[in-house]
Formats: sequence, C-alpha cells, structure tokens
Amino acid sequence: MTNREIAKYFDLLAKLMELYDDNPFKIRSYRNAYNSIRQISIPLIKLDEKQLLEIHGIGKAIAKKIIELKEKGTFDALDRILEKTPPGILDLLKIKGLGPKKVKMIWKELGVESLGELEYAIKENRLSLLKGFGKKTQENILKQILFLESMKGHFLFYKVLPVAKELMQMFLEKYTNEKFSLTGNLRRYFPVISSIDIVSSIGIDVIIKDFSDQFEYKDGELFYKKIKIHIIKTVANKFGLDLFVSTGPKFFVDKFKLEDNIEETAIFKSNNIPYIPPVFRDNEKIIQDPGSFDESGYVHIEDIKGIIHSHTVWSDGSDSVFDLANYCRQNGYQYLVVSDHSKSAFYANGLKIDQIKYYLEDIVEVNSKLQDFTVFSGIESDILSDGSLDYDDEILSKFDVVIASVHSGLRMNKEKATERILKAIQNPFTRILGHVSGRILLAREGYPLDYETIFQACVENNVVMEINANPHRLDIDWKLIDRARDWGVKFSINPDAHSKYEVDYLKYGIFMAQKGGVLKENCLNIKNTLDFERWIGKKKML
DNA sequence: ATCGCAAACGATCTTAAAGGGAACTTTAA
Repeated sequence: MTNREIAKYFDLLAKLMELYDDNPFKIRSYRNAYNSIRQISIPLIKLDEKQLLEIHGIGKAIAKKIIELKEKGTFDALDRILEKTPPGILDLLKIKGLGPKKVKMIWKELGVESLGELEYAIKENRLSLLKGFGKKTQENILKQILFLESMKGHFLFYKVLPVAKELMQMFLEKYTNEKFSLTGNLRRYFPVISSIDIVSSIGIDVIIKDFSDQFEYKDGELFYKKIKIHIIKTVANKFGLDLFVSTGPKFFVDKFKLEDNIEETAIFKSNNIPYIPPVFRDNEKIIQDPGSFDESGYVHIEDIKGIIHSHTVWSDGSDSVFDLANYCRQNGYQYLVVSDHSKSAFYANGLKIDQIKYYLEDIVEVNSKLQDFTVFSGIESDILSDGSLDYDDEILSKFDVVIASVHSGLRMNKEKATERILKAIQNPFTRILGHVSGRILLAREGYPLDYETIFQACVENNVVMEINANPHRLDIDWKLIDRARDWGVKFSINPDAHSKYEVDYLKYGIFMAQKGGVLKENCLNIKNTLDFERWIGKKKML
C-alpha cells in the first residue's frame, strides 16, 4: 500500500464524518493526516507505531489506524461508518459540485441514496426545491451523473494492464500447449479500458470450469477483479488472423487482404506492409498510407533525454530535489526540470514569493552535487481565470522553464476557456502549456476549447504543448495530436511526477504520443542537455 | 484528533469562485 493510498482512507473517513456532523476539529485532524501522509517519501507501511508517531499530524489514534490498515487492509472506525452509509452515497460524493454538506441534504431531505435515484429526483425537478440548490446546480449535477454513469465499468489503462498480465500468466501456466494474447483496445494502449479482450485457442467454457473460483459470472458476462473479460476463441491456424482482426481498429484492418495465418506478422508481410505495432494502428495518417510506415521516425521512450514537469517537497511532491534528480540520473536521463506549484495552488502548498529564493538555491546546490546531470529550475505557474499567470514578470524571469497550467475555474464555457488559455500562451514567459484540457479521466471532463486557435497560438508564440503522462490525465487527448502536428506544434512528454516513482509515468505519455503520431522531430525532450539549454536560451522576448 | 506550550488545556483558519438569492454557504484545486 502506497502512502497516497493510505492517505485516501483518511480523506474518505473525514468526508464520511462530515455527513454525520462529527466534531469538525476531529475531521480536520484526519484531513491534516491525509495531507501530511501524501507527502512523506518513506513508505509508511515500513514504519512501526513509534516511528509513525514522529510524523507531524499523526498521533496515537491515527498511528493505530495505520497499523490496522497494514494488517487488515482496513480499520474499524472506517468500517463502522461505512456500514451505516448506503454505498450509493459514496457515488454521490464523487459528483463535482456535491460535497458532504449537500450530499447529506439530498440524502436526508429527499431520501436519495444513489446516482440513479438522484437522476430521477432531478427529472422530477425536486432537487431545485431544496435550500441552496437552484436550476444551475441541478443541471450541472445531471450532467455529472450522466458522465459518471457512462464511465461505469471503465477503468484506467494503467490499473487494468497488471491485472491483464496476471490473467495471461495464469492461463499460460495452466494451459502450456495453448496460445493466448491480449487484444483489442488494451493491446492498442487506450487510456481507458472497459474490457480485457483475449484471443485464446481454448474455449471460454473450459476456462470458466478450471477457474470458477477466480471469476465472477453475471448476466452472461465474465468478470475478473470487477473487470469484464472477453474471450475470443480461435483455432491454431487462425491465431494470427484473429489476433490481427480483434486488435482492430476496423478502419485499419480494412486496409488489408486477410487470410488464415498463425502469425500476425505474416499478414503484414503478405500485404507488403511493414509491421505496425498495435499502438500506432489508430493513427489516421498511418491508416491512410500504411505501406510507408517507418517506426523509427516516431518518438520512443529511449529517445527521451530529460524529465520535464516534476514536483518536490517544495510543493506537493514527496521527494527532495536531490532524490528526484538522482533517481532520474540513475535511470539514464540527462536532466530534470523541477517545476513546483506556484503561489495560487494553496491546496498543493504552492511556492510563496519569499520561498522562491531558497527553492532556486536548493536547485543550484543539487547541481553542484550531481556529476553529469543538470537540474533546471522551473515553475508550474497557475493560469488564473483571466488568463494571466500568478506571478509577475520579474519573478517569472527567474526560472529556466515556465509551465503554465490551469488548476481552478474548470467549468468555463468554450469561448471563455479558449480566451483564457490563449492569453496564457501569449504571456512572454510561458514556455510549455501544461495539461491543456484539465480533464481527469473517469472523474472530470475537461473544459471545451477551440483547439485550432490554441494550436495556432502555440506555434506563433513558440509555446510547447505538454502531453501529460499521468495516467489519470493523459492530456492533451491523443486524438487531437495529429491536428496539432499539422499546425506545427511541438510536444513535451511529461510525467508530472510527484515522487520519483511517478517519473516512470513517462511511458504512458509515450504511448499517447505514439497513438497520436508524434515524430522525434516534434518532441522537445528528446533534446540532449546542451540543445535543451539552447532552447531555454531562446526566450521569446526579454 | 493533534499540537504546543506547559503541566491539563486551549487552539486548531487555504481561499477564490460559484451559485443562489440578495448576505452567505459550499465546494474545488
């Protein structure tokens, strides 16, 4: 269990206690614990009670709960409160715009205990009758419910992949003479997955019989760890064909003359087309002319020389600048841009103006300690509602790299949101535009944007577009990358790491870059240190 | 529930935007 996972339990407990009007100071203590636990770099799971008590924000009661959590995967106080709360109430808490206070009101006054019931209450126009609720709130909530319901049964790619691999392992060990492969959207590295598709030379009935205790069977569908499993039965001489066809997508498959084959590669060969790995098969440019596909032109993880966009203990990250930089160095990168949050990001402990001096000094000191590695100073400066950045020019000029990102006011309409981002791009200090749409996969749709305007502005103002590699964001959407590329937009593939382990999120961004068709020449962080330094030197104006 | 200052107890505080409803509460990042 990671610290962030442990922290989540206390956040949940705090939220639930608020539903029951528990002592607000107690609730605050759990919130404080949530905040401090998230930012500790040593795994709490390895500490005993005495060591836990040394952590600020953790006292006797919370230390005990962490020990319980370690041993049982849960703790009594949470179990008890969960027991008296209908499970649907937890879904209501996920709706943006509904906090504990409003959820409590909906629950107690309307007797609503699930998303479905709330949807019905809204359709009957009963929600807006409650004090503090109006037409707009009702509309927003309805939109959110529909969004959340459409996301039911969907999972993030990075959570599904290890489960799928585990499943493959199980099958391969049990049926040593049979053939299996992952296929479908999972094989094409879609950011959100609704089923694990497997091509199998063995039938589903046999699998169900042999693994009956591992699977759940519901409404004629097979589930493993809550995820839908789709078995595509094939026979040995058709394995390659069925793998190819089920991998999809249809528009890609339609370009090929198909024949029975044991190996997928043979289908490419007989069509006189170079082998195209599944991740690239959604790209429209490639589908149009698969024969001229040249994989070496596209960006790969080995091409990435530097880690851009990362957070340290200076804001809401869990590792020091030194530890993060050293991790990057040990993993073969040449440089790191540390980009902690700016002053408006209160919740993320953003850098106040008087801290910046010490932050910059820390970076200089780490540079003096690390051989063959460079740490550049950056800032993830908040884009305010009006599109301005939250530091003035004098302060922004102190950093090597300014990443401009939106973290608040996420419900703007297209016109306002576009105008805001446009202004941020035009700021002479903005070098990189962070997570452009503000989306959180499965949880929040981003604000709408006029992307053509944004792409054009990026090119005109020499601003690089981030491909945020955090598997919860993967923002910009890979489907937009082709269009951006046509405008001449350059990309930076950034892990947005909040700990050294999250540096490895980079790979998910690489997958998106490949799906979208980012060429090496379009990518900022394939530059070596010297070239990256030159890029920094090319400030837009001084 | 935790902390800190002090010895049993008092203080605990992100803040701006949104929305609803005409001064304020709730929420989000």
